[in-house]
Amino acid sequence: METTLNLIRRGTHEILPEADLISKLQQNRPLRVKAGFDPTAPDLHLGHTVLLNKLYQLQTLGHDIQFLIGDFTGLIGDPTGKNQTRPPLTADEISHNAETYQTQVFKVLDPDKTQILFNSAWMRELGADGLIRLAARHTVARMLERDDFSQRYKNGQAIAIHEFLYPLVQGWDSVAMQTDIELGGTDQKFNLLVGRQLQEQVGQEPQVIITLPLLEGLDGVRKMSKSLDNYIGITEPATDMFGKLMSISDELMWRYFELLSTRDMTEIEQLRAQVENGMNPRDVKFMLGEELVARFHNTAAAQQARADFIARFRQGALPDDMPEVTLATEAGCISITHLLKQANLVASTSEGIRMIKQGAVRLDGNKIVDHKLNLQARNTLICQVGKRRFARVTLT
RNA sequence: GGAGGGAUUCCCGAGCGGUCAAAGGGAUCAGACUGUAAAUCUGACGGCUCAGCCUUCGGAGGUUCGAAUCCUCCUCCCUCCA
Repeated sequence: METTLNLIRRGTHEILPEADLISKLQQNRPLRVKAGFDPTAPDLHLGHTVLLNKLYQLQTLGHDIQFLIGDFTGLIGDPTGKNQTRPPLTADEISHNAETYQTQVFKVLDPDKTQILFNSAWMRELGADGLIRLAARHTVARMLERDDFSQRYKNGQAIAIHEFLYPLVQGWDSVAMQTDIELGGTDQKFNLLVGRQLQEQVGQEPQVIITLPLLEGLDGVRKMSKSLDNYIGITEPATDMFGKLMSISDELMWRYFELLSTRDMTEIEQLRAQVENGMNPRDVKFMLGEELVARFHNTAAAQQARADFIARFRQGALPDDMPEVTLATEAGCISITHLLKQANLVASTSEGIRMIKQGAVRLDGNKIVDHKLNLQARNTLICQVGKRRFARVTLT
C-alpha cells in the first residue's frame, strides 16, 4: 500500500484529500480515473504528457482510465488561465480536434485499457432546464473564489456569464461518470473541487483530486501552451523536437527532467551535482533530448536528431532538408529583397532590407551587404537568413 | 434606467493639436560572444519601387493649414448608482 501510494505521489502537486485516496485504494477494485481535455488544441504537447504519464501509471496499476473529451465544454471555452474570453469552437472543429486527440493520446496510453468519453453524451440530455438546475447548485460568490475570475473582476476585464458554467459542467461530468479520481493541472484545482461538491450533493462518494504541475513552456516562464506558441508537440519531427529541447534554458532543463524524464530523481540529482562540478550542461541536455525524442519517435531518430543538431549548430553545416523554391525572374533579373520574400525567408521586403543591413543574409555562404542587389537567372543558389532559415532557390 | 471611465502598432502600456510610424516593457528576429537555438551585450521590430514615399492609433463623420490627441454619432468594455 505504501509503495503504491509513493508511486502515485511521485511528480504530483497535490492529492486532495489523501486519506480518501487511501480508503478508495483499500476497496481493492479498479478505480474510475477521469481526465478531461478540451478539444481546442488538436496537437498534444509535452505539457499534456505530464498528466498522460500519470494516467498511464495508474493504468498499469490496474485502474480504469476514462479519457473525457469535452466536446460540450468546448462550446464554452475554458477561461482558466486566460485573461480574456476564448472564442467558442464550432461543432465541426470540435469533432475534428477530438479525433486527432484520440490518436495522439495512445502514444502514451494503452488503447485497449482506455475508455474515451464525450461529455456531450449526457450534457445534451440535460437540456436547458437541466442546465438551469445545475446552475442553481452554485453561487456567484463561490464562483468568484476562483483566482482568475476574481483577478479579471478586479482588473475590470469581462467575464461572460457562460464562463461560470464551465466549472459546473466539468463537475457534472464527474457525477455522470461516477469518478473516483480526477486528474488535472494545478490550474484546474477549482474546477476539480466543484466536481467533489456536486458529487456530494447528489449522494456520491466524492472524487479524489490529483493535481499535476504545469510544465513551463520553452520560454521557461509561462505554461506550455499552443496559443502561446512555446510548446513542443508530441507529433513534431524528431529534429524539431530535439532542437526545441536544446533551446530551453539550463535551469528549465532540470524542471523538464523532473516532470518528463523517466529517470529516477536520484539519478537526476547526480547529474545536477556533476554539472555543478563542471560538466557541460549541454551534454546533459542532449540526454534529455534523446530520451524524449526516443519516446515519441525511436532511438535511431533520437540519435540522428542529435547528430544533425551538432552538425548544424556546432559545425555550421547546412541542413539537408532545406525547402526547395523555384522563382520566376522578370526579364532575367530579380532583386534580392524580392527573392527573400518570395522564398518565404522574410515576411516583407522591409524585413528583407533590415535583415541585409543586419548582416543576416547569405547567398551560397557569402554575406550580402547591398540590399539593392539584383540577381541574374541562374541555376540554383542557397539562401540563408540568420542561422535557421534556409532555402534552395532556383531562378528561372 | 442614470452618471462617469476606457478602446493605441503582436501583447501590455505612454502619448502635449504640429518635431508621432507613435515613449517604455514583454514577445519576436538579427549580430557579437559562447558551452547550445542557454545566459549576456548590441541592434532591429507597419508597408513599399526604402537616404524617399505610403497607410495606421475601435468605426463613421466633422473642426483645423495640420488630429492618436478637439467635437458629433455609432460599436464594444468597465465602474458606481438604481
